[in-house]
Parts: sequence; C-alpha cells; structure tokens
Amino acid sequence: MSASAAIRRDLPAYPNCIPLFDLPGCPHRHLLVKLEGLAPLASEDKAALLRLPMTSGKLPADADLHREGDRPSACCLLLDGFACRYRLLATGLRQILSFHVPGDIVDLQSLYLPVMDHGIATLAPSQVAFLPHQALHEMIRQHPRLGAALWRDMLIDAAIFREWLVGLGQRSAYERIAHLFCELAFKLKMVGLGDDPIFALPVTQGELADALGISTVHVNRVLQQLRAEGLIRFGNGSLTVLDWQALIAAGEFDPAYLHRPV
Amino acid sequence: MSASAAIRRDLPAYPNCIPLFDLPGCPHRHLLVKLEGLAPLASEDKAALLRLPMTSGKLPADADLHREGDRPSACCLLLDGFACRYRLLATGLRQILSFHVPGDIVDLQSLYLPVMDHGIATLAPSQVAFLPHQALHEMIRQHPRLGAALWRDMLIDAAIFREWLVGLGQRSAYERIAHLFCELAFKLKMVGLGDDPIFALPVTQGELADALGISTVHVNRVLQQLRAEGLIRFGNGSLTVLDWQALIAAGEFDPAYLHRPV
DNA sequence: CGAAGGCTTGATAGACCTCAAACACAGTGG
DNA sequence: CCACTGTGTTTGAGGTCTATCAAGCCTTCG
Repeated sequence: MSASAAIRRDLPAYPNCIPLFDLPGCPHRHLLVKLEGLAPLASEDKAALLRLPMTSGKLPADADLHREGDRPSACCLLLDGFACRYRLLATGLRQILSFHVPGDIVDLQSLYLPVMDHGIATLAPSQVAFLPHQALHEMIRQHPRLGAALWRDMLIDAAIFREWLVGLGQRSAYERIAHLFCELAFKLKMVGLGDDPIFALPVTQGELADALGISTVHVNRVLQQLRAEGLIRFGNGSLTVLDWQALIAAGEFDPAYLHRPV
Repeated sequence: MSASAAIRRDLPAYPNCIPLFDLPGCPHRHLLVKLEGLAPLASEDKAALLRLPMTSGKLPADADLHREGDRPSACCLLLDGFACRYRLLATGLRQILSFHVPGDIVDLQSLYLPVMDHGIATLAPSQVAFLPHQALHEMIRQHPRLGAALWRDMLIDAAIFREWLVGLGQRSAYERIAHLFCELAFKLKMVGLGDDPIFALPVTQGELADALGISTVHVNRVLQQLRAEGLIRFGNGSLTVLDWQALIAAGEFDPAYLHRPV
C-alpha cells in the first residue's frame, strides 16, 4: 500500500496511465529479471522502473503494434505473448527480423530514431504495456544504471541481428532452423519461461520461413528431418528439445553473441 | 595555439595520447560531419569531441583491429581507408557484417558490451585513432548531446544490419549487389567522400561475396550483367554509378533505413 | 621473371523454389 | 450435430538460381 502510494507520486503528468507496478499478476517481472541480468541495479533503480507510467492492453495474434513509417511516442513492452519485427517488400515478400519474448521492449530504438523503419506485430495473443518516451528518457537521465542496462539490451539486439546475418549468409536451411530453435529456447530460459525441454513457441512454419529466408515447403521438410533424427518435437505452438547437444551441434550454436553469463 | 592549449588541459590521465584535434590534416572531420548530421551539437560539444585523447596509427590492408573474443579498452575511429566487421565459422566460411567508411567508430558497442562477438579488419590501407573507453564514457556523461548522437549512430548501425537481413533473406544476388552499391555510395556521399558518380571502393569480388552470402563466381557474373546494362563501372578499387535511377530500382533501394535527412 | 592474388569463363551439380493438390484441424453457423 | 470455411501442414514433381570445381588469364610486385 505505502509502496504503491509512493510510486503514484509523480504520475499526474501522464493521464490514463498507471504505474507498471500496479499491473495485476506481476507480468513485468520478466523485464526486471532481464535487466538485472544486464547491469547491476540498486533497489532505487528497480523502484524507478516499476514507477514508470504506462497503459496496457491485450491484443490478438497478428495485430500490428507499429507499421513502417510510424512515429511512436511510447515504447512497447511485451508483457505476455509473442511478437516479431518485420519488413514487407514491394513484391509482397516478408522478412521477419527478430522474435520477441515477454520482457522485451520491442521498439526501444524509437527513443532515438523517431521513424520506424520496420513493422512490429504480435504472433500470438499478447499483453503489452506502452511506456511513454518522455517518461523513459527521464528515467534514464535520473538512473544511469537503468540506462546502461537498456543500452546493453539494444546492443544485444544488434548482436542478434548480426548472428542472423551469419545464418542467412552462410548456413544451410537445416543449420538455420537448428540455430534459431537454440536461440529462442535460450531467450525463453533466460526470462524464466518454459519448462526446460519444453517451450511455448507459437510460430507457424510460414513464419519460420519468413524469418530464415527459406520457403515454407522447405521448412516443413527440414523439420521432418529434425524430428526423424530425434532432435526436437515441434508443433501446436510448442517446441521440445529432445537432444540439446545434437541440436546445438546441428546449428553450430554458440551463445556468446547473447552476451549473457551462461 | 590557444585552442590547442585549452584542449590539452585534461590529458595527463592518458599517457602517450594526444587530442584528436592535433591530428595533422584534420582527418577527424568526417566524424564531425557525421555526428552533426545525427544530432544538433553546440560548439562546446564539438570542442569536447576534439579534446578526446587518442593514439593513432596507420595499418595495411587486411589487418585485424579486433578479433572475436577480444576485450578492447578503446574504440577504433576510422580516419581514413576502409574496414569491415566479420565473423568466421568453424567451416572456414566468412560472413562480412558491415563495411565502414572514414568517420565511423567501428566498435562503439564495445563501450557497453566488453567482449567482441566478431572481428574487425581493414580492407585497404587505413589510418585509425584509438579512443579510450574511459574518456568516451566521461565525454558522454558530460555532453549528453554527443551521447545522443553516438547512440543514434549505433542504432543506425543496427538498422543497416536489419536491411542486410532483408537482402540476404529475400533478395536475389542481382538485387543484393545493386542495393549494396547504393548503400555504400550513399554512406560515402554523407561524409563528403567521393566525387559523386565516382566512389573509392577498395573491395574485391571475394569480399562482396562474403558480405552478400553468394559465391565469388556468381558475384563476377552479376557484376558483368550490371556493367553490360550500363548501370555501373566497378574495378580497380572504385565504383562509378552510371545510372543512379536504374541502380536504385535494381536494388529496390530506399534510404529511409539510414535515418538521415535526404 | 616467377609467384600470388584477383578476375573471368565453362561445365556440372545441388540446394532450394514454385506450383499444385491433398490432408488435418479448429472455429463458425445453420 | 454436421457441413463449411480457413489456416496450417504435408507430399510430389519439375524447375532455377546459385554453388562448386577447374582452368586460364591478367596484373602487381618482390
């Protein structure tokens, strides 16, 4: 009670907003877990984070959070569900640029690059919180440790883009799929989601195809191979890793690029 | 004289360093031009930038500035020449992740991610300046506008990675090459290098292949097509754009992702 | 002048794509 | 309850972009 009262202190500037802290069910815990893994945070930092004003909402699958060209005034924190960033080409082709799990602030970059150069969409029914840019800027200014954690997060995002470049440029379809599964399982593990060998992964084969630069048909055939070899189970929105060692070998996966203590 | 004296003021902490300002021939101008295009800078910001302590050196082509796994204590500013970031796979394959032109701070991310997840190498004889992390951190703390400019620069880097992802995932070899040539010509134009249709581009066909995820042989054949169609001249370390409009169309190039006023 | 690196060319091969159709499954509505 | 629809998955056949291998050529440079 008193905590919440203290947190409410400086909210009036953001009408219709409530502090992150007040979300029922504590869905912001994934963000906290992640940021604490990125930089040492003092308790006042965490308090400031939870004091962030926000509005939240539930969205169905395949809903756009932003479209290319948008100029957002708030950042989207994914509280629950699954999302991706993507680009559409004139030819109608789609390239998925990244997948996002609960705890990710999907468009943090919009704090410094006002115009979106790509879209963001949910892939599953999701709950999101919108954090006003202004409030984030202020928080970063007053709490440099939080700023550092957010910067590290953005830079790790860039490191993941680089890793995907390596995959699209040099790896076979088989390796790409294995690598992506390793990466997503790791990311989910890091925020404490999934029951280790089993992970919720609400992604269709077509979406995998758009992320990996291969056709849906070919994704299907490679998945069958991975299943036949006993490396994974995949379907109905979940991934089960049956043989971690073999999957990591198949994808030449080395988590160093995630810049996390293993 | 008095300017230089003022600039020398707080250098003693960095032995063997001189201020950026003191470099003969003003090779730091590309950085200044770039940062001014990224955020409004006051004259005191520019002065602080030029006061940065650094050591500089000349390197031949194909010299490594950093290797994967390094923990740099300084950032590399490319003053002159040409460089790239790359990853090597166990199989010996190489993926080039980005190309860098004078004015780029090639490993700015190492300010927040201590371990290099990729290598950096020169592609041509180059001059570089090493800027101590500590001095950069201090500068950013004292000059938030410079910090913002550097952040924007890092985020634009990430935007370029995303654009390359689109290329590797969805575009044909022909489109990829056309797109890359557009991008590099734009980047060079932005820092005032090159004489518009003609740009120094000291890159071999093998390096293009490693950047674009196609084989050297195929790069060669596509280049011949682009030449035969009268879009470009390319060879001997330089690129000439003979038909801008056609090249932009061939690569479906839209510079929005560079986040620069056109 | 020989060696090395880069460019060019031809022939063959393979990974992956496209088209097309059938199947499975969940949700909807009569 | 059962057609009906839509989305996602699976399978087959043929085709193409691009890789690989191999060799010749050119330029640069010690």
